[in-house]
Amino acid sequence: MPELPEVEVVRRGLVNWVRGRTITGVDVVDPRSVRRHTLGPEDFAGNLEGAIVLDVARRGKFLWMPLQEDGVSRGSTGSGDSGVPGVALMAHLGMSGQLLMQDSSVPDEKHLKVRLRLSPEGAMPEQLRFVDQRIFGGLFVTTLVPTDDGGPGGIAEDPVPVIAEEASHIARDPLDPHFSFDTFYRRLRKRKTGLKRALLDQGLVSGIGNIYADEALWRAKLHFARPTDTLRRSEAERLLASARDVMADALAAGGTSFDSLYVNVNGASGYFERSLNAYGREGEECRRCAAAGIVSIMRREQFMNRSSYTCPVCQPRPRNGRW
DNA sequence: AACGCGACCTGCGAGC
DNA sequence: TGCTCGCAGGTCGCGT
Repeated sequence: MPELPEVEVVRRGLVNWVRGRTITGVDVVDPRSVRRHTLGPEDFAGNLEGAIVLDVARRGKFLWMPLQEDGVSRGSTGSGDSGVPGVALMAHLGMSGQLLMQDSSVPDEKHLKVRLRLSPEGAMPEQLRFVDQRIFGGLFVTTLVPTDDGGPGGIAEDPVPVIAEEASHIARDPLDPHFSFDTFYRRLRKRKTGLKRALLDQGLVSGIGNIYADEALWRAKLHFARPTDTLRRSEAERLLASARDVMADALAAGGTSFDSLYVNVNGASGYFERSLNAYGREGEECRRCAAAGIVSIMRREQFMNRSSYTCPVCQPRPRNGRW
């Protein structure tokens, strides 16, 4: 469910609660949530117990916490005194994952999957809980590998030149100061596919999911099926600026949520839903057309086995590769 | 190499 | 009331 703004809201919330704290205990309540940890739940827990959380980093929709294990100086720099690669606790929220800071006194959530106990206790919540209804997300321990382009990026300050291995194939996101439009546009033009499929390809540009893809296309007045190899540079610039604007606005509003499924680390929902212009607006008037005195009804169509929302007037379907 | 589809999961509301 | 169907914010691996 969460896209870049929602994941970044979680990262920012998390970092103040976990940085510098020690993981003293791990409960894997449902092993399916650590299935990407191939050595199993016991190995997962064994890698975390005793480790100190150094930071919370993000690339696209992937989050990870570099760790200092057993007093060995390794983690955020990628190689410590021992020369051993750094390790990190990786998290992906999938469609329904939540990372919640909770006191021990709070009853277990219905879909609680993994519990981490943190010290020191006292003023701060004692537990970091991973809650996930659909189990598309998960946690696993991975290694940090060098990158040649300035580290995880995201909107995190002070990037370090390492990245969690499973996030190394993920491109930078449009809000990342190191994002390269030229690289994006060159790769986009080589694709033989529809524009929305390209926007959702995390290896081309990251952080954009089904909601913000539709919002960015609407703002840029482009259709989701527009062939990528016909896109003019000015159109691609308009599209990227739209994606950047809509995600920055959503981030400032605390993210988008339709229900309690998406919440920040304190369990609160964001307020961006009311600002959506395309997603979920089937049967309603296009706001831009209405402002121009035109009545146009937003439509919903299937594309890539998911819903896409467009205005039939200002986002016409391409014909013969053009529009 | 890159595209496109199915698989991975649970829960909710609509319709019968 | 209870069943089935369609739908939901994502990613990965496989066949082509």
